[in-house]
Amino acid sequence: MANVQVLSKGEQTRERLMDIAQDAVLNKGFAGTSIDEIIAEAGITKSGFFYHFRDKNDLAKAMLQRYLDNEWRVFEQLFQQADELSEDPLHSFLIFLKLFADMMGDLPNGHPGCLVASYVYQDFLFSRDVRDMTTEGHRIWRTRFRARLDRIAEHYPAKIDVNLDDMADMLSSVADGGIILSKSLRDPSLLPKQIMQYRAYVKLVFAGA
Amino acid sequence: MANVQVLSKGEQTRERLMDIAQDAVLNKGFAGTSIDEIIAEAGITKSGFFYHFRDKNDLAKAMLQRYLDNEWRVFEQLFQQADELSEDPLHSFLIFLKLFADMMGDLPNGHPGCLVASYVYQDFLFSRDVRDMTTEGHRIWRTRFRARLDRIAEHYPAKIDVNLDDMADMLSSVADGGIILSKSLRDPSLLPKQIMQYRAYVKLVFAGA
DNA sequence: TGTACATCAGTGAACGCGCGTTCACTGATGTAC
DNA sequence: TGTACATCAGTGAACGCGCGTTCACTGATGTAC
Repeated sequence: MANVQVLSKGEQTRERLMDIAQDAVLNKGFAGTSIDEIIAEAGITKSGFFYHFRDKNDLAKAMLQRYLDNEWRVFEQLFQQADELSEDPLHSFLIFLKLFADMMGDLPNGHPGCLVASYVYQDFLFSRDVRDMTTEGHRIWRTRFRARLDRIAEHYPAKIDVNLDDMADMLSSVADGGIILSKSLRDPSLLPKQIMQYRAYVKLVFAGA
Repeated sequence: MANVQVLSKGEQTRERLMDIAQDAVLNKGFAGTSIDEIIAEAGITKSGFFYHFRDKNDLAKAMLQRYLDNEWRVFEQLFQQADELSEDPLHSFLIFLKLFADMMGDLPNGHPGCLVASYVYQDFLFSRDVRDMTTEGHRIWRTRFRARLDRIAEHYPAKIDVNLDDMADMLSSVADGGIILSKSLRDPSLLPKQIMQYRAYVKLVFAGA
């Protein structure tokens, strides 16, 4: 509930164009996705497309911004949900990871792909500001997860010597890698399983066996 | 030593075309890489390119096969090196992971990218047999790593309940994710650090803190 | 309530360039006798 | 050792289609008075 935005006709079309484009980009790459096919599926003309986006790079930028905003919202919501279930920082983070894994496992056709990862593998196609956005996205996630790990480490001294930035990064790592694994082996369950491996690691480090 | 193959003139050109193409594909995607730019850098004509490859998809296939073969050779060599340093299955695997991390850290400009991961994010561009090759690649790595984990588990009962397939997959995961992280944040040291996180996890599971 | 004007959300036609692919041909090198 | 032929590793020119982008225009909706 909430979050049901009222969109004008133009905004609806714009969102729809990005939905179609994102799906295509995640399966064929950005250069492999033509404006022609996007508008064919959306049912408008090419000039209609250019009414919404200055050029193709502008579409790339808008899609990425939307993707990053959305990811942020999802994580915030899961963190909040976890915090409501436990006040202990470690337990809350473990709950968060379980919720995250479940959510990834519940996607009907498996995870469609991470737009950031996709962009990183073709970043020379984009203007500087778009490339900087993928960098910034990863930096934000590191900071966000690291803050959680710091709070945990205050109450549960780590059993081994470990760099918390690396540990924070590992969640991005395992998620990106898990998505690739799931897509490649066509098994949607692999992504949540990878997240649960990360969860097991966190638990071993702070709580032991 | 060894491995210095004698290549005919044609084979040399073919290898050079694939070198140039691979570098371009990892930065711009497959559809974003034109035959024109490859031959411009290689210094031959377009018909020369089609003497070596039936069509563009054939180039994609040859590149991927070469990449998979090469990865296999590298892992075999590292496993062999590790086995020479320790007979114990756990210690040998931990040594292998350290060697692997060091190797990834020693790449002069950081890891250029995993061709398999790149293909997975644009697999609709390729024919069925190429897509199957990425699937098979991941399956082979899982089997290879899983065999090592099985041998470890015989001597060192795991401290927690863990699925060894998932744990085997996690190395691919963390490597693919680490490469993306390194590329995105322009920090070549992140990839080896992620591999070392995985190593810490394996150690905790089988040897404890 | 009616009229004038502005903005929104597009249409339609045309552009030139770059793309992957084909085809007929060629000089250099290798092999058979 | 010389000649005939085959294979290797390409060249050069042309192809048609699809691509991203531009430009002048338009009907529907919103706003001011």
